Amino acid sequence: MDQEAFFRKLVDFTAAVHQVKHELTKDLPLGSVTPVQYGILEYIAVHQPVTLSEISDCQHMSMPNTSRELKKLTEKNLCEKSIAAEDQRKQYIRLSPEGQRMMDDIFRRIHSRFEERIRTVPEEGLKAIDRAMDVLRAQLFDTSYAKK
Amino acid sequence: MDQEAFFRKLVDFTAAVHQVKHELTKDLPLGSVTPVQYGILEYIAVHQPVTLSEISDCQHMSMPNTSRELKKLTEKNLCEKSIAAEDQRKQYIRLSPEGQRMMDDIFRRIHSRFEERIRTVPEEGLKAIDRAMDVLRAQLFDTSYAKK
DNA sequence: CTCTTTCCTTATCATTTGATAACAAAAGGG
DNA sequence: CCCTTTTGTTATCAAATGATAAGGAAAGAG
Repeated sequence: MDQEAFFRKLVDFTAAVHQVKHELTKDLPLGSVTPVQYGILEYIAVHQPVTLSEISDCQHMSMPNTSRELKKLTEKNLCEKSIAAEDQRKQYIRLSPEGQRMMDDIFRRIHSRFEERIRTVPEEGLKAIDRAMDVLRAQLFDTSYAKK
Repeated sequence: MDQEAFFRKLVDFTAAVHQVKHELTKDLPLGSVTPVQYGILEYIAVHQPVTLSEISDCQHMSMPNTSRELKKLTEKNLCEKSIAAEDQRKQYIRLSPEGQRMMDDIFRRIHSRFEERIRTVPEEGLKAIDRAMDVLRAQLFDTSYAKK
């Protein structure tokens, strides 16, 4: 297999994924939530409860900046902090009821755009996509790779 | 097929792609080039020659901001503008020799990290990955979809 | 030859974001 | 009981980014 072409294909592929993700998530009703803050909310929504350090690691932001943005989100009543019982330094962060409603709504919108996108794909094709994602997750986009 | 689970899987998948892309592209020698500027350079590198409007569309930035950032890149001697012969309003934008060297170097680094990543994958697996990318490109991440 | 549209520019402003220093409190290890 | 590490905070600053107004010059349409 031609290494060069294969690499090029990967570059194209990731660009396409990024592009489609953008189409699925643009113009969402974010209110006063900034892009970085939305990224945090999405991360919390999927992984809650999370700690501040986890957000910091996974969103690639420094602790001070993470703390600041999270404070803003808390002030907007979109998420809540609670001190961990077993380690008083840690905080478990979750969406507030309001934050949960917001993210539920947003995910519904994204989901609906996604369905629009795959509407014409037959059941057979969906299965193929499913398998393809499995293959790539296992071989190429294994995020447990080289976790230092 | 369970719609809900399928959608969730897509969300996970795009997050993983994003994560791996980050790992492959972090800590590159960008010098004085900002993230947004790097995005532009990468786009030019892959698609050159391009016009300002194309960059604006594909990088999702306004024309004024694109113009500003491109001016900075030109001042850094990383890209060049030349007026199109057939339409004097348009500019064809390319990497300068220096910009080309920079991007070649960067792509080499990314490529090398990528090879490190797939080092242990057998030929058979690479072919499977290749096919999987084809499937997803065709069915799911078809960027020609709904071009307004 | 006008009028409109396309493509691009310059200027300006507020906001967001990233980086750093300095600090504090809990946990863990000897 | 120290000492170090982990976890998080506050404050501050500069830079990057996004948004908008205003304009100019070429192309295209009538």
